[in-house]
Order: sequence, then structure tokens, then C-alpha cells
Amino acid sequence: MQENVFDTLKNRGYIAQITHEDEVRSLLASSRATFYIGFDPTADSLHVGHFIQMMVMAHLQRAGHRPIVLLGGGTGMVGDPSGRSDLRQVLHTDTIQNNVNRFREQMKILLDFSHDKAIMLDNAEWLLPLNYISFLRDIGSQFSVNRMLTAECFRQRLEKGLSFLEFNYMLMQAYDFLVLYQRYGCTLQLGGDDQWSNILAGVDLIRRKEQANAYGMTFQLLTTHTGTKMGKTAGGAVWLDPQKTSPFEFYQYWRNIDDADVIKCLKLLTFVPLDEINTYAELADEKINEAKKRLAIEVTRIVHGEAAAEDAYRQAKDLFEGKGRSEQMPTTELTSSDLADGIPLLDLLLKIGMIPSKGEGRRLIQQKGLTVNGRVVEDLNHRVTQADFEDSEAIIRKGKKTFYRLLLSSQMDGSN
RNA sequence: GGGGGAAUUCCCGAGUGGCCAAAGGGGGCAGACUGUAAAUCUGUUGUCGACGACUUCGGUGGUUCGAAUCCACCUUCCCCCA
Repeated sequence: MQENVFDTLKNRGYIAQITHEDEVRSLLASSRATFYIGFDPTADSLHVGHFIQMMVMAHLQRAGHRPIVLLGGGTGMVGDPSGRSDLRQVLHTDTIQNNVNRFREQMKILLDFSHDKAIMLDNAEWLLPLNYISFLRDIGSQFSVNRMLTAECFRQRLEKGLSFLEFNYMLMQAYDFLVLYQRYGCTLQLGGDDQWSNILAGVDLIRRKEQANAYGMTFQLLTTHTGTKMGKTAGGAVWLDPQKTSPFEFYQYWRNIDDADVIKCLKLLTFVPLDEINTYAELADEKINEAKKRLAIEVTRIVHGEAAAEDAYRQAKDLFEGKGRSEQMPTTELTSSDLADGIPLLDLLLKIGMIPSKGEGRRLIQQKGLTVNGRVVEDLNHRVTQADFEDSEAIIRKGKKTFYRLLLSSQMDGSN
């Protein structure tokens, strides 16, 4: 007796709003429903905000439904004003196409596109060739500006300024839904909760043009318990691309999540069964760390694979629960001749990227935030020499959480 | 088309001729406390060959011993009227 995937989503806390709860529920109880989620290519990698949508699609796909991943090669040219207080930057065509390609690859992390089990499309295909006048007559005539203006997504923008370009975004997205309905029989659009107005517009459009029922459902945005957007780090966002956010940083992000958000994240970002999650919810105080570890390893495994997750886990364990060193940590090899005259520490730190500038490095040293093999560096002009190494190794530690290993290469280099 | 505003360091936002590398807040970084959490407290936050030097206040060119601050032009954005 299989649980209706609708209830799975509901119980795990994904669902924010639904146009027709009963209808959607029975649609998802049927054998194979086709649904879609759109992703606008606003950056060259997906981030954790997208990941939650991917999780939803994965849940649904596993239940036998067919996801359509709609890449916004066309809508990306317009820019969605939803959930933004400022004007969205207009992206260059080449950038958009490049981003679309990156998204396409990353979607495969969680979705199976073989045997038509999922479809990936780019709305540039039908949006770019549109003829302005015929689009206005055919689609634009179905929209009431009065009504649009009352939509939440335009509210704040009416005060700050909204360009006509962005105002059209809603029509584009509604049209997408119509096209997908006509071509693929897609009757359900999902999305983040900020997409509610846009989704409703599509549902309406299908009813008007096709006299057919279509449904919409939105999901909780990934926010911290204080209401701010989750997935922000010093570097900006937490990306799925390992080049932009390394698996270790990715792991650490979840490992260090706020106590209050762990359970929610386990439900939304992993496939850990609910009863198991409930046992984690019982944990208190420092025991919560167990839940965080589980979260971190599960999410990292999904995104970066078993091996990378294992490495990140081990590295974190070595560094924070062990002796403060790890084979997995980033390493640079030096030869004894490199060290003959000593290398200025600040230059070295800059080179390996531990500090963005020497000014920051000096501050770090002055505030006693830097250690080499456990000894606090006091001298601003410290030069790294063999004396800093123990067993051919020098562990540089910045603050509490950033580690780097220098390795003294054993081989003689004959160049000098 | 007419009129009026605005553009400041990562962000918001003070500053209206020298005391300004520029208040304050946010964010970041580090320290204390901890549980690799949160909250709190402290320090710090342009760059560098660093008691000094150099670059920064939308752009360009001026006035001045001296400009983020004054003038001209340009660019962009907002508001009001049509």
C-alpha cells in the first residue's frame, strides 16, 4: 500500500499553497501525471533554493509522475520581478544560453531523464519566435491589468518602480503553462511560493483558452527560522557547482546550520524517512549535532556523490573532533629550497587564497586569529621556514574553521 | 515635452570646501562564551613597501592653495505635470 506522494510532500512540509487541494491530490494518486517547474537561468549554477524544487520533482518522479524541467531561456530574457525589490539585471543572451546549459547538466543530479521519465525543455523555443501583435491579440487580451496590479508580486514593485518589460513576465509564464498543457498534457505547475501569482495566471489562462482545468501548487521557500533566506554565505549563495562551492564548504554549511532549522532541512532536503527524522527531533542541546551531521552528509551525498560526502565528513571529523589535521584538507607542497630564505607568511596566505589582502592578513594576526601548527603567529612579518614544520607538515589555521596544510616535499629538487 | 530630485566605500545610509579613507546600521572577519549552533559581548572592516604613501564618493572637464562637497557638460534612475 503506497502512500500518495501528495501526502508525502505535505507531511514533509513542502507545501505552501494549492489551487485545488482535492483535485491535485487525486491527480497525484493517478498513475502518471505530467507537471512542470520553471527555472530561470539567472546564474551559472543552481543553488540550494533550486535544490528544494529538485527534491520535490524527485519525490514525484519516484512516485511515477513525469516532471518537465522548463529552463527559462526565453523568460530569462525578461526577468521575473517576483520577490525582488529592485530591478532585475538584464542578462546578455550568451550568458543566458551558457547558464541554461549548466542547469541542464545539474538537473541530472536528482532526476532521471531516461526513457521519457522526465522532460527538459527551454522556453526560448516558443517564446523567442513570438510575434508581438499576434501574441497581444491572442494572449494579452485574456489579461486584466487591473487584476494583475492587485497581485502580490507587483505590490512592492509599484512603489519602487516596475518596467513594462518585467510586467510582462507573468504573461510569459502563463503562456508557458498553456504551451505545456497543449503539447504535453501538463496540468500541474509547481514552484516556490514566490511564484504563486505567476502560476495562478497560467491556471487562469488555460481555463480561458482551453476551458480546461489546470492546477498549481507552491512550496515553502528555504528560509531560516528568523525568516531570512537560507543558503547565503560569505561567498554569496550555496551553489551546487563544486567549482563554486566545494563539497567540504557545502558540507560545512549544513553542519553549521542553526539548531532551529535542522529538522526542517532534513525533511525538505533529504530522503531520510519521517519516523527517523522524528527521532532526531527528540535530541536536545549538543546532541543536535548528530542531526546536523546526518543532514550534512545526506545532502552532500545527493549533490556531490558518496565519495565526496565521505571525504567531507572525514575531513570535518578529523579537523573538529580529532587532532586538527586531515589528509583531506587543501594542501600545498613546498620544497626545502623554497624555504631556504623563508617565505613571507602574508604572501603565502594570499597566494593560497586564505586571505583576500595582506591588510586583512595583518588584522588577522594582530587579533591572534592565525596559528601554524597550533602556535599563534605574533609577528606580522613572519617568514615561513623549515622551523615551522613538524613531520614535514605545517597546518595553518585561520580562525576556528579554516584549515590549510603545507607539506614539505621530501624529494630533493635539483634545480638549484 | 515641461518641472523637480537622486547617484557615496560589500549593502543601506550620513556627509554640502580643509579636522574625510569618509558618521551610523547591516553584512563580513577575528577574539571571548559555547556544542564546528544560536544569542550576547569585544575588536576590526580601501590598498600597499604601513607612525608614511597611494587610490576611492556615477563619468568627463573646470574653479580653488585645497573638492565627496562649488561650476559646466554627459550618463543612469526616481518623482510630479502633460
